[in-house]
Amino acid sequence: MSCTTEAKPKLRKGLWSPEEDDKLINYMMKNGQGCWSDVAKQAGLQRCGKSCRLRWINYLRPDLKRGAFSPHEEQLIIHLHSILGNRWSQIAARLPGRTDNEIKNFWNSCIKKKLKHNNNSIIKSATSTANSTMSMPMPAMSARTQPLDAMLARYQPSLRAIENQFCNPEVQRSKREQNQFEDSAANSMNSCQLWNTYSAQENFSHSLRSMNLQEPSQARLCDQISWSSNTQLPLNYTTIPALVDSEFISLKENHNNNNQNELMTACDNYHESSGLTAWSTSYSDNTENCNPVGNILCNAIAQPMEWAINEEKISYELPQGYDCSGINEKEEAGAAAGLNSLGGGDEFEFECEGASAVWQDNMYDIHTAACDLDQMYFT
DNA sequence: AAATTCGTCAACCGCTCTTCA
DNA sequence: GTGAAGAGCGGTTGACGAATT
Repeated sequence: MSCTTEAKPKLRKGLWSPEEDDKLINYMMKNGQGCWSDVAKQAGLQRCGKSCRLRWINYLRPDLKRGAFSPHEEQLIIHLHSILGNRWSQIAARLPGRTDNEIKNFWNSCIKKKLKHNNNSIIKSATSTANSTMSMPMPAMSARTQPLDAMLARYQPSLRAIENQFCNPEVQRSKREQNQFEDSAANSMNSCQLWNTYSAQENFSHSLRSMNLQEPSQARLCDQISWSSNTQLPLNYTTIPALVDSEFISLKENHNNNNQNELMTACDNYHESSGLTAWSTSYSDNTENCNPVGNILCNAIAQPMEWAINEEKISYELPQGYDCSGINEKEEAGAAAGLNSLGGGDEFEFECEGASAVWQDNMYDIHTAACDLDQMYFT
């Protein structure tokens, strides 16, 4: 090391030497974390505070776990990434002993590749399955392959009308509020949440256009729903009609209830045992008080647009082979009790050809659900 | 055995956010 | 209200070892 000038020491860059590590460790153990630029000076390091901070946080901190990621950690990262996207620090906050940098590297070097590989396998398996004789009723292919342009053509007039009528450009959520809500959602293993219209710029048709559409065969499990232009939306085509429609209703009802500040949540209930995914959405006037309306259960593939609004009650149809008796009972019970929604904690069971999944909504009252049948075929 | 490619990961860079005077 | 400084974040780079040619 040759940087010894007192007046204006040239700051070192690059890899840390063991001596530098020792200095930083000793200082931190004695003094704890303070102003990082002071740490650098007082520990006698020719490094900038930023470099010291990074070295401590990512490498020297005593509570770091290090070593290979366990399968459980890997699953957790994939799940959290589906909720939080590339917000590595937030993901790291939920994996004790792991750093954002470590997770980011792990994601970029390992998980990304694995997911890509898995998707390729899924495509192959889906292709071979499609070519073989199917005993299971396949959903209509037109709904599975509808191009985005056709979707937009179909929905945009309604969406524009909604935007003009209901979107409130005054509603802005602070970053802090947003983070708080994201935290609460990410802490629940069975939910993800994203954002709806906060400004005129983030309106529905805009959101729809910004979707990163994927063919159904390439859709990942536990996909993320987002209506924000800031976040990618790797949904498959088949989930869009139900989600868009549910949002349509949500807005209408929302407006009728004079509830202007809308927050959309989406619970991702993916069940490893069956490969079924159920979606639910709800909204609220703030993060605490969900205000569900309607009780809509629809199928995203087989009946993408067939269900209808019958005043207060929404009719729905599930495709042949699905047992929705649980849903019926709940809905009927709710209707008999004069309720127009199902409450948090309600449970439904989806069944098809022996595969089943229990969907329990733990966090939010249920507004809309769409059972993503693609997962049935691809798992 | 040497050259090249690939994968991993520590560290840097540039930006945004927060805090404080 | 404003600007400066520090903190934090995510994208990117580059060093280095392993694998491959």
